[in-house]
Amino acid sequence: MNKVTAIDVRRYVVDLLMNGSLAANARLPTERELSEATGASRRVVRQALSSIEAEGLIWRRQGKGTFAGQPIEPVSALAAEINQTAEPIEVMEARLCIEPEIAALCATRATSDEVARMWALARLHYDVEDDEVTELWDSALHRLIARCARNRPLQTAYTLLDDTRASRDWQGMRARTRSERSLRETMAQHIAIVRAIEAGDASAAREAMRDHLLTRINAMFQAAALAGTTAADSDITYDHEASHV
Amino acid sequence: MNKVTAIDVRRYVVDLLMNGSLAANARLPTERELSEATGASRRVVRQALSSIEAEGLIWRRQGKGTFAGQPIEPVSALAAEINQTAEPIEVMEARLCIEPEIAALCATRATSDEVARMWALARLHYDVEDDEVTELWDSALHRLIARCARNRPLQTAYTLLDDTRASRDWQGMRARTRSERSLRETMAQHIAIVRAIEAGDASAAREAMRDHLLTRINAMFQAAALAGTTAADSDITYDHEASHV
DNA sequence: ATAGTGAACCAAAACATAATTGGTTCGCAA
DNA sequence: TTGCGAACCAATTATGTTTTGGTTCACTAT
Repeated sequence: MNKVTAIDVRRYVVDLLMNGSLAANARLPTERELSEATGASRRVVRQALSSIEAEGLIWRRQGKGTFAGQPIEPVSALAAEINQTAEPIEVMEARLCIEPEIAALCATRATSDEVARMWALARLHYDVEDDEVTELWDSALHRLIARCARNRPLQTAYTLLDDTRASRDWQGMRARTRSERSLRETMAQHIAIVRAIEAGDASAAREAMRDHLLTRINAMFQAAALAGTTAADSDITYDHEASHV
Repeated sequence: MNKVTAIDVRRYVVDLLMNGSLAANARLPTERELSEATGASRRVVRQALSSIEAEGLIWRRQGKGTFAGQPIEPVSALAAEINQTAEPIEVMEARLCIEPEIAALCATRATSDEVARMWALARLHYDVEDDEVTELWDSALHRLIARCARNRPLQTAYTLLDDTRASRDWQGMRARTRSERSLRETMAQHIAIVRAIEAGDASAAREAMRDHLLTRINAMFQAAALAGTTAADSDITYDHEASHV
């Protein structure tokens, strides 16, 4: 009688994963089911699952089950929930409220090392062919600035907003708002922001970030108007109470 | 036999609210209990509750109950996680970044009905003996303002911060920061905020909220210094870059 | 002795069911 | 017509049971 080893069970489970019959985040059979299906003892099954979990292919939770892929963190889960109900323009408005203050805090707290990293991100040439990559670097810079504000609640709040732009119809929106001119403008504004942060000028950093976001918002407005989504108000520009200045 | 009118029930419930005799989670008796306690029919009780709800003093939810103050968004799971790592002073700093902008948005979007509710909350006499009740009404007003900003991501972000003050060592902190003078000052500032919102003056609302939060933060600083937690810098006041103005 | 096995047990999560609570409707009576 | 009580509805909570991963332990084959 041949014993069923952990290697065998491992192959069995990995086959399940690779067959494509299991989507991401799908439930795998329970340990007891796997034990019966493969003929291995539950101990052996757990050994095999542990090794697969260590590789990052699955994750397990007591009382819940075993799942393919990686668990979702609560922050992104909440972000996904917001996605369903929040309009892109709402998210941008929220960023316009939070990010200038984040930049101001960042200006007073960023270390020279962190500023160097910001320069590296801001000075990247944006003439990349892929739009995704462009957005990636943009997002990275904003995240770095948020981290340097050294305020965890604020950073969490920003993460919430940043996650939302990675999904849904943001892609199409972005594609329409991108042009050679706007790319150069974005880069110039990024440089202005980092320069203010490097100088430790909170007020200038706040204003630079506001300018940057206002530019993006107006681009989105015009893109939305072009797409006819809200064709009625095509020449509207978002000023968000200029009384602020 | 004298009939019990809605006015009577109304007085009965408002007394409950002001007495500070309400439960920790600020849950009010059920409609059936109120009906039995006051001798009024359930219909009359509902009339009274509806009027109080319209003022913003309570909120009701089917299957859940009737509660004092204003409802909170259910993001408690994530908020609990933030609680573990966030320092009170960090949270206040974050509020100082977000809430003035929320107040500004609110000033441009609040309906007259909502403003009426704000007045009801702001004009409450804060000379209640119980500290919990005071904090309850304060929190309710801030939540109502956040809701009237009509920006769900921002509201979620605020809820994140607001939930934290219900736990941990906030209680002791609050108790030390409360005094007769500070209570009156808080009430005056609340009134100033609502007045600016009613006038639709975004800039004034923003500044009024900033003043209010700065007062609270400084009170916390001094309380912390008195408690000897950070005795070193006892006469520090938090100015958060006056360059903003 | 050592490693493996199966069973039992534990704790967390899900699931199912009953009870509670605000919201609504309807018959009845003053 | 108006108001009351009762019943009913729907959302939510409370409670108990089942499932599931995590753990322990006596026992056995090697």
